[in-house]
Amino acid sequence: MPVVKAGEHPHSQSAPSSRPRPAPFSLPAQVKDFPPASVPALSTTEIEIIDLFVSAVRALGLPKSVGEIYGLLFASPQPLTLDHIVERLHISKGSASQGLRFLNSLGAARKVYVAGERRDFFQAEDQLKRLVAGFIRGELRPHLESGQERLGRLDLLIQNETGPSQEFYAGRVERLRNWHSKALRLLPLLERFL
Amino acid sequence: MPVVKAGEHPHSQSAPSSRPRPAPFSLPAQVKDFPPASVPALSTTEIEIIDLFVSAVRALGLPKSVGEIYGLLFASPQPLTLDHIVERLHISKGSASQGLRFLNSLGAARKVYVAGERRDFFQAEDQLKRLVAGFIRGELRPHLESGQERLGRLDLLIQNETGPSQEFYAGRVERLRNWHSKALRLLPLLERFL
DNA sequence: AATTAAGTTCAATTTTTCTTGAACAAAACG
DNA sequence: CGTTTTGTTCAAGAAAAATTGAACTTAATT
Repeated sequence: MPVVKAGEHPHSQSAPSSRPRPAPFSLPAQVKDFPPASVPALSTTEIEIIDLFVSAVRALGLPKSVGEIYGLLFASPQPLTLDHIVERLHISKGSASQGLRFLNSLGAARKVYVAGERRDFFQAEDQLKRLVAGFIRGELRPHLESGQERLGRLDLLIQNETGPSQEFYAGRVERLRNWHSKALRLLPLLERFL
Repeated sequence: MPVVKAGEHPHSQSAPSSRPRPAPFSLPAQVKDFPPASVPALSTTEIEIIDLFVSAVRALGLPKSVGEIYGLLFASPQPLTLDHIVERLHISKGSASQGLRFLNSLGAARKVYVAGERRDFFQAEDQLKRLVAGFIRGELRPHLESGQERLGRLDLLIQNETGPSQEFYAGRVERLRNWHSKALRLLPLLERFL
């Protein structure tokens, strides 16, 4: 029964390679980023939190990496840098960058200023309410609004229909329009309630 | 910016092959299903309606074929059979069968009895309200409910946390639980309103 | 009871979406 | 300035999801 994705997205957990820095040739290198940048592995609690957001995010049709990143941020008292995220999650810089940008655009992650630090630090917006608002504005509303144009186009097409089919379609479109406008009016309420 | 699927799902419209029945060897075959079962092509209006539902359905993370099928049914005054759907939509019997079963499970399509007919006939539930209810029951609620277990598991994990991190996590989880219960209470309202 | 019609199932394939990684741009550093 | 650090972009590869089609089940028909 492949039609419906039936829940469950176990956080992949496939970490076979331990990625021990490309090949530290120059031994006398500054000890700068030692002890090794191999950040601690995710704790069970972190994994559980991340997993929760991964599955939430998947249910919304967003990529897993977005859930992982948000989850890690949500589970962290301190703001994190991109590299930190890359290392702890074992995802690529590319994914992290895109994911952060997306989360930022929803207002789910924010850059916070850290004095005397060059890198960007991110922290999760923990007011879930705001998160929902961002999702509605960024994802839901645009979809619903494109429906408006569609309905307009449909009206035109129906003009050209002849005989009883015109009547039939007119009824159908009216139902659609009714529902559509109700849905649009719902959004602001949703934002306030959740 | 590949993170978000930015709307628009033009109904594929790729119909290069005209599928002229495999190879009618036995000429004297009963003329039974002639004029050819090559059902009329989709009208512009039908295409527009189908397209509307395809994009709606995609926004909900369901497969395109489900939208196509529902769209065709919604645009049809008469109930349709599986073969009819297969032929007009140029999708496989397999897809049609699965799609119909799914739509049926949501209450979005219903079998209607047609006297003296062997085949199953389907028609669209045109009360969008009911459709929403089906979606909530079949897709939304299960997801939210699985969240309950997750939160329980999280609580346990947090017991084992030590020091200030325990406090931190406790706060986070409380936020989650608050939001989660609000969302759950919202569902019945949604069903009634939409 | 044999034949055919209707519908289902599921492994294989196709299509779509996500992730990676290496090349690039921007900006701080010395 | 040239170098290094930080972050972005995007084509290519990997992974996930949807679709197909052929084998199969069920049930109606002759």
